[in-house]
Amino acid sequence: MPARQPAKPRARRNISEVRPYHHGDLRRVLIDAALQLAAEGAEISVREAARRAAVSPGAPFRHFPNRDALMSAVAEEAQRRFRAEIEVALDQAPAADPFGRFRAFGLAYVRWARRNPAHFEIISTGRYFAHGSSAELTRDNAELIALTEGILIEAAKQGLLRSADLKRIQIAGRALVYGFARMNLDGHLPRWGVEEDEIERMAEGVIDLFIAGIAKP
Amino acid sequence: MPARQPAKPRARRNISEVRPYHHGDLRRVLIDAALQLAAEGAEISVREAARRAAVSPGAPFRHFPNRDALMSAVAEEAQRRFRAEIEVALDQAPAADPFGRFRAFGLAYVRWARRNPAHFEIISTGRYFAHGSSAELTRDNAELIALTEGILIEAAKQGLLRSADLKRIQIAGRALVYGFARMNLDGHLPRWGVEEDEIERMAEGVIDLFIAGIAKP
DNA sequence: CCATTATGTAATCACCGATTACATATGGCT
DNA sequence: AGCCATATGTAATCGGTGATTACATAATGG
Repeated sequence: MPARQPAKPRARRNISEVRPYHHGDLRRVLIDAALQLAAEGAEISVREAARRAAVSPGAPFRHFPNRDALMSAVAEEAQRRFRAEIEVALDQAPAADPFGRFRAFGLAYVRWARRNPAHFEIISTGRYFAHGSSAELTRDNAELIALTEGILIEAAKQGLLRSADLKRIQIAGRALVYGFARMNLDGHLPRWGVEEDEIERMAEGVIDLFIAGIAKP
Repeated sequence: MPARQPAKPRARRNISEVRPYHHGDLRRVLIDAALQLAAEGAEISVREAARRAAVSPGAPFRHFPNRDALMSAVAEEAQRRFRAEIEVALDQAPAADPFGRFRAFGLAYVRWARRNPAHFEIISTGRYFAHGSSAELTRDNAELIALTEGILIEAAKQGLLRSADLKRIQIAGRALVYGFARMNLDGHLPRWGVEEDEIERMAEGVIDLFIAGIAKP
């Protein structure tokens, strides 16, 4: 028999500050521990995350119903960081120069993936948690895609494109960038893929090649 | 007390047929079970493979030093099947038509990946076993890459290319095809990615767009 | 001031990869 | 013909993992 609260008379503290009970926002600490775990190349295990948070093995399950939920939260955080960096890069290219923006987008994309391989893997693969399990992740990703769409629309508006099939160009562009990023992580660039500079230059080359391919001659 | 069977004539059997001891080539049965497991979308576990082979949990370790070795063998088998199908497709395009060959290659690549997502994942990711742990896998993959290189060289020889930077074109082409194949598996084509036909048409469109982009006008 | 609820602990379970000691079948060797 | 080294499989066991449950305690708010 629940004594229903008539209201919240007490001024609730600032919402943005989640209140610590025992540990002090164990949820966040677990997510950070998991991200660090991934960054170190280790498997993410709930137990290890708990261990690093100096908490019992069962404690995390007070904050996440199961491992997948933790992974989803981890993916959301990684996606947040990823998007932030992409947007910074995009802001440095003028909106009136769609090819420049696409270039900036592709380079930032590849660079982040290369520098945060494990996190990129978690974000992009949908293999670490049930697909569509996180609405935030889905929305974030959709916005990122819409962003590339906007770039292409602007290019079309300016009459820069050889073809009018925007969807096709968009898919091709995403496939190119995504594929190049993944080739790095998946070890498909065995010989020369060691030098950071070489990767960067090749990324530029590949993106420029693509732009030249879709640009009106 | 088991009655010994005097059978087995002295002559050593055909070498190509591995000799069954107790089970009858448990090694192969385990690999097949693992492949099937993956195809069903389940995790590959040594125990489950053993279970399906109706053998004790420790038995597989007589044939593979550890789980990774089994995974490597599984990857080798999957790669064999993959390559076989690619080569069939390539054989149906005349060697004198490099663009047609690239198109056939890309389509066969994407189609196989889509139809055998788990196996493609195992092959291409290098996340399921130590990278470079299988010389055969490495060699096979290198040959596949050399194949695409040959196609481009032929195109250049015929003066079909706009740019002379073959390496750049090759990387871009591989990134495009690999990226598109992975986008399918990784759930990056949420809306329209359900219809097999639509995927196929989009694959053709993307590949043709790429070809048009690198072809001399 | 105290009941409710949020949070954490301890104990336990089933499953997994892996190792070890032991049992048995196989086929080469003499 | 027979023996035996070895290839193969089993049983028992270990530590690690995700997950559930019963229980303990801290914090909140009426």
